[in-house]
Amino acid sequence: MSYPFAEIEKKWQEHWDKDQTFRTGEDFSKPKYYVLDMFPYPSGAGLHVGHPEGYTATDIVARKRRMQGFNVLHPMGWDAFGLPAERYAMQTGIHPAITTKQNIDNFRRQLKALGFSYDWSREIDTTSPDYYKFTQWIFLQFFNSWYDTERKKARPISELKVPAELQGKEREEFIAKHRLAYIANMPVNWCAELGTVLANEEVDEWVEKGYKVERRPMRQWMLRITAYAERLLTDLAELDWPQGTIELQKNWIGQSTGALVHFGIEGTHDKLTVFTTRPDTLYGVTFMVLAPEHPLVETLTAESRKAEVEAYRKATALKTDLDRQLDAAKKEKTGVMIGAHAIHPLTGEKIPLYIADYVLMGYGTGAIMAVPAHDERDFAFAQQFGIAVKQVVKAETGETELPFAGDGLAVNSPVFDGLKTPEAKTKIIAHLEKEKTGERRTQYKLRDWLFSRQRYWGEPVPISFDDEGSMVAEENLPLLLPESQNFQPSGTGESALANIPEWVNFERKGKKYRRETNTMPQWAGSSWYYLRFADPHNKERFASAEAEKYWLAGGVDLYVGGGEHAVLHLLYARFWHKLLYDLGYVTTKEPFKKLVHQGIILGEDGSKMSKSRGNVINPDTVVAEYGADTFRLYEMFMGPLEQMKPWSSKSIEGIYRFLARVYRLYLGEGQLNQKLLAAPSDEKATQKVLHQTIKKVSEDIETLSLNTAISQMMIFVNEAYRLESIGNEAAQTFIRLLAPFAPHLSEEIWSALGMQGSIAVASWPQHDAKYLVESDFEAVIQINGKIRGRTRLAMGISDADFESAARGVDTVQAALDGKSVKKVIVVKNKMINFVVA
RNA sequence: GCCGAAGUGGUGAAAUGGUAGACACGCCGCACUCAAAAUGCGGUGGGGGCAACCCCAUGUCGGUUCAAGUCCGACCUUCGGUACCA
Repeated sequence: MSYPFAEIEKKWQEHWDKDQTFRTGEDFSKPKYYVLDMFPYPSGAGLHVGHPEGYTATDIVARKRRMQGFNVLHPMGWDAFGLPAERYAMQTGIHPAITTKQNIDNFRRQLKALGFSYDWSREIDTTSPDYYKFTQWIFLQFFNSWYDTERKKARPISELKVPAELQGKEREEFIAKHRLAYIANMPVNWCAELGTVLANEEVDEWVEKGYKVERRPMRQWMLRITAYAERLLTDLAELDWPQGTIELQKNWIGQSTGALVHFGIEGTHDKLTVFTTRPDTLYGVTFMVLAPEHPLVETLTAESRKAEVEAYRKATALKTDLDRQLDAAKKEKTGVMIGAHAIHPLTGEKIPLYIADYVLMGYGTGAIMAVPAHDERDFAFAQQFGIAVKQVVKAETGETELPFAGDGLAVNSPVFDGLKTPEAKTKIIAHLEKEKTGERRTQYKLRDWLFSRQRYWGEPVPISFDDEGSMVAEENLPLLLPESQNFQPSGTGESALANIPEWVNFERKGKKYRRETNTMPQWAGSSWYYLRFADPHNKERFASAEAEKYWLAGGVDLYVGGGEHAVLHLLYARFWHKLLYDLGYVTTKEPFKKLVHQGIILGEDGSKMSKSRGNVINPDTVVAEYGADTFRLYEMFMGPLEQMKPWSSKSIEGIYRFLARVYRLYLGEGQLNQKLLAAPSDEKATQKVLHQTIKKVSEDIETLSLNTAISQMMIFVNEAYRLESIGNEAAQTFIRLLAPFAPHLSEEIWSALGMQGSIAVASWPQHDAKYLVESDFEAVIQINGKIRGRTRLAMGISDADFESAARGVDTVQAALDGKSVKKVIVVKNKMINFVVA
């Protein structure tokens, strides 16, 4: 049963290494193909069987492209900054750089053992100063840019028009407010035990582990991704991405159109501005709600309500996101009246103001006009607080049950009565615009990106502050992460870097400065790594202009990685790319042309692999038992790449048997099987199955239908066993088809066949349609759509001859007997259907 | 709730609107063997029939069509994402 895979695989891996078989070509006149995997975080647990799934698929494509004569860029690297290494350091005192290096070495060893055709000379590591130099450099591009909403692009901050009356500190603040990287006091998820702020997406994970997370406003670096909301949305149209991922990004960006409406406030000159998608319900407003954090709450709250309002605001601040979600699920609304009134812009009516935590400060203007008749949430609130409900839209058909949030006809809305909802919206907006009490507005759910972390193990933010608090960008990059033995956060909300005064404080040209102690989030390094691969050793630039232009032409040709990155990583990378595009550093609008997500591989029990379930499959064990080629082939044979699928140790045996069968077919008992290579026992049959296989495998690799490509190769091998002799030509052609899938075994057979050079650079076979032409076919005869007979007929038979031949078949004759044929449908060279009464 | 993906043999799965279940796993049988394993060859959706054949079958119910796993409508189930976004 065995074939000597261990020996073969070791031999060829060493050969490829020594020979630099997969070194990327530098000839920019050749057609290029850039095929990229999402680079991994090198965790201490080592490679998971899920990693090689996508990696094998891209490797197959990369290998085929090389054989087709493309200049292929197929690199690998490490997304190596991250919290686990830092936490480990806090527990053990071992520097994260040390564990990270160990983990990388282990990952690299495991990947090499799988025979991937990466150009290891281009390996990158986000924690290397040579790399994060440019992560910091790109951060400074954000810092030194502003977004010109008229030209719809980022421009250098030096081109920002600053009002002449602003001088000194005021001028500086004006500029700071326009930077695409800016500091803001933001409510963040503070975890006292970890001594750090968590990203929204991290909160649940830590709460589950029993950590306490509360919201607390802190000084944070932000990236103004919201400036790009519209472009991030519209440019999705040109991407060859899974529809689901595009939808996810659309929802995340969350565009909605409506209007801003300005309400006056009784007894003041203040304005309360709200955003609404339903300006047509303006006459139905019976109260208004501000987010508890809304700045106007301070000034508007009546003396008599102050205590209650203050208590409510405090209670809200202590609520975690989880609490809020639970409230939302219960549909219970809380809130308090603030004792002030707005003035309705159309009717002049007095409208009571409330604060309630169902209104979020982070969306729209942080305040809403409440229309209980036509909004579920407002309705629930009105019910609880005994507020009037005023219907202003009725359903076009049937009864209108309140709350009614659908489109209909306007009622109780003086001059707008009878208008359909879309028209009512337009008319009311036009009216508001004329009266200067409102305007059309497009709003996005997307928030600015909270970009600072209170961690040691991350890229330092290259900004310093002088005594007056003025910001200075570090010119001398990289700004190195200082050595440290103390990885505990300062506990004050600053990172462990704050514990290193000799790094934090410095003097330059006689002036004293203090460095920023926040570091960047893990997303930073992964937001541009695909660019670095184009020119990974460039010391001057993130990549040379020529290399970027060549390798990124049209974007990365194929990008494969987990669906869990459908939103954040892929949105952040698109955002960074667009900034670089605006500033002229990259030549395409979008970084990733075609994207595919590999499905999750489940444990044998059909549940997610996890240590606690004990259903984890370790790639090292599988490779030791069956070899890398079997591992690769099995993961591709399991099912469609994008699909979630369970591991099966039975099925992998089947794949192993297939490869052993290939080995024996060619190499018999250790030496070349001369019988196989002898003149074909059936020339026609050999050519037919061979060219079918060339066609199917070639096409299936293009669509990443790798499971069916393998099926076809199995069919070929079964046929070769049956034929016994297929001749040298067919034998070596088939091995070239197998090579991208099972590269080690293919190299071994290739060299045994006496072929020169690595099969990795052999030419990809072309199928010849003439061998696929059949002289006859099995005709299917249906009566009323049911099969009633079959017969073999010559290809190209006329419809009339087809019909008479069909009528001649016994079973058909019997079935047609005594029935009148009303219609005959012939599908050429395939089937015939008699429609009978 | 909303958005997305998917429901096909005992199992993983194939199938430009035109022969449902390719290819594998498992199982059964045969050959080789003293025997077993390995290997090779054959069979294998369910039901009926000695047989030729017949009936049923792609989550459910309808529809379009000469013809539906595939297209359309409603529903059920599972998985993933998201959620007081005004």
